[in-house]
Amino acid sequence: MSCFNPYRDHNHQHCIKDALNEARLLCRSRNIRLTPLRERVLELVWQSHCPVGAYEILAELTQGESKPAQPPTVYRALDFLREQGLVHRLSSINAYIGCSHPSTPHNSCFLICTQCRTTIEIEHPAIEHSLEDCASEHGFIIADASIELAGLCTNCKTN
Amino acid sequence: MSCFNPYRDHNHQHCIKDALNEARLLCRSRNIRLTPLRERVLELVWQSHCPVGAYEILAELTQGESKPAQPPTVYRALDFLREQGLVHRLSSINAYIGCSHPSTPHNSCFLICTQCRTTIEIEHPAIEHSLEDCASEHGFIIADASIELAGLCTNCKTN
DNA sequence: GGAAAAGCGTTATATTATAACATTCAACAG
DNA sequence: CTGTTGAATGTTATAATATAACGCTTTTCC
Repeated sequence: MSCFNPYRDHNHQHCIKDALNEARLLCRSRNIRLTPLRERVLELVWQSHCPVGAYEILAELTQGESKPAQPPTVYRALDFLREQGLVHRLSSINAYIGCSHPSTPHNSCFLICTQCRTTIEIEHPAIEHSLEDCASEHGFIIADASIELAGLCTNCKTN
Repeated sequence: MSCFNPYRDHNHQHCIKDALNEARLLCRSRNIRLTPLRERVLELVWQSHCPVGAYEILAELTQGESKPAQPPTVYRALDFLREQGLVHRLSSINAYIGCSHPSTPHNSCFLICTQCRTTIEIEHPAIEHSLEDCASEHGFIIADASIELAGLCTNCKTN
């Protein structure tokens, strides 16, 4: 999944297609409903490797419709997708991004470029390890980790 | 600073006093102004080891005043305190907490108890290390890290 | 003492998110 | 195949968080 390194030139249509396919399989296997609306929102989230805001999604949903969609429409779809691990919320920027490996649970680390906004999701054992160590040293049980690194991606730092 | 482990019984007045003292020294040494308002906001942030929302601070600021304070008053003070490293923003819960070691720059990790809300700030070399490794593997330059772990603290997990 | 900058007050508004209730749709039992 | 039930969505309103913009006051510093 997440066919290519998003920093490199790639056919993003593949990413979208793969993400949607995996989502369909996953929901089918879990016996839950990936409705057209939810699928559409997931597709919009996957339009790029940049995080999108809920209201951006809302605007795109509304495109060409007679009646504008309302916030709960988007937030409910996002809630569903997040519960299923198909989408992550980046709390440091109030935005959402498609999960690049939704079938396995994980505490990912996000590298968010402040210039081009491209964001990659990384599972790095050493990070998970050090976080676990840190928590257990303090008798703390991690339920949910938010690890977001803002900075310059490899392309932007040289340009 | 941060006199005691906040999980343990402690005289929190010491924490507040120490935090304010260190802030005064630090601002004096940097030749910047810790005005009464800013100091008051810092004091309110330090009322406990739990993060506080901007509007909670606003409400407390307003206590006993004839005219209520307005949001920019609080946000400006918080912006100042954050720039000086005296306060951190926890983006996962939209709240603010006093920094427990403001004189050295750092990428801290926060352990946020979802039950009692007690939050501790940790500098853990292994975490910083693993994050740096992860970033450099991807040619990424970290400018700002947000590492927030939600879960159960050592007291709450047994109660 | 006076100019410039920093700090703060004030009003208005932007942005993000949720509550609550009505309606429609899908699943499934009988 | 139909009635019932719960899930999904539509709709209206509002909550919660944060910032823009402008003007007055205070501090700094020449």
